[in-house]
Amino acid sequence: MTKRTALVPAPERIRGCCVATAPPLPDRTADELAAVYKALADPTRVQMLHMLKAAPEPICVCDFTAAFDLGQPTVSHHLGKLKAEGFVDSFKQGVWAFYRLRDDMPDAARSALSMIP
Amino acid sequence: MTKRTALVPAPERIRGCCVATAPPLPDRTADELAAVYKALADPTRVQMLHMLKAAPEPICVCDFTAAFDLGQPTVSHHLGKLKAEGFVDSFKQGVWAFYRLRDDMPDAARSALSMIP
DNA sequence: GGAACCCATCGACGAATGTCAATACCTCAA
DNA sequence: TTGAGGTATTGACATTCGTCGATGGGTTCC
Repeated sequence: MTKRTALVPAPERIRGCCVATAPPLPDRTADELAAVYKALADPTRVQMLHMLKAAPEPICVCDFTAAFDLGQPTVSHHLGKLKAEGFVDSFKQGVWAFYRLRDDMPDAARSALSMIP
Repeated sequence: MTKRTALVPAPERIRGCCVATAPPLPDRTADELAAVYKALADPTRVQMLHMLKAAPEPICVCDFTAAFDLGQPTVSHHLGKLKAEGFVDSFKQGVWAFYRLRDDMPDAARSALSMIP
């Protein structure tokens, strides 16, 4: 398979393929982008971010557990993933743990978040 | 657990939790958003869309197989996922199959795609 | 101190995902 | 018609993921 320069439109390329393609993204870039997307690839986490976007103040874990009909460990698991990807941070106040959107969110995370109503 | 209206800032909420949260997204909306993100939650598919964004013409499957050090069935599998989520469409020309970005891409897909260099 | 409560972590399990080998399908050329 | 080549599909397998029950660490209240 030899490479060809992409000078002719597709319809003319009857007998060949293997056009020259763009240089790939660095592996690290593609992996990081995919990781950000993966953090949002679950309806529960989409809902969590939706709640956080609308909330005027940090949200308690107990509110998430009340909202999602899921076990408390599962809720904690999802929040942990959002935190690991830089979407949220958390703090404790007495017995309660509160989560909020990070204001120094990574660019990729901020862009992805903007798609959620 | 009784709900409280969110009138006081977080620091004052020493003894309570359970703030009123935003109404959840419709399940269908959250599922669809998550599905779009899921389609991008793989480095190979991120690279594929990067190639397609840079390409001036449709890209042949054989170009993808050459670019990715993956088996041909695996490449076909990834392209199928991108197609199922509305990112790309394809056409055949003789023996070859070409893929291109859909110009009538769903809004969510278009937004997500804009994050890829 | 002790009980009650919230939350994070751990271990386990079923489901989904990425990958490959094998195969089927389709088109073109001889 | 037959063979060759590109692509899609199938089946299998290892890995990852979402979920839960059980447990442990902390904090508050009695």
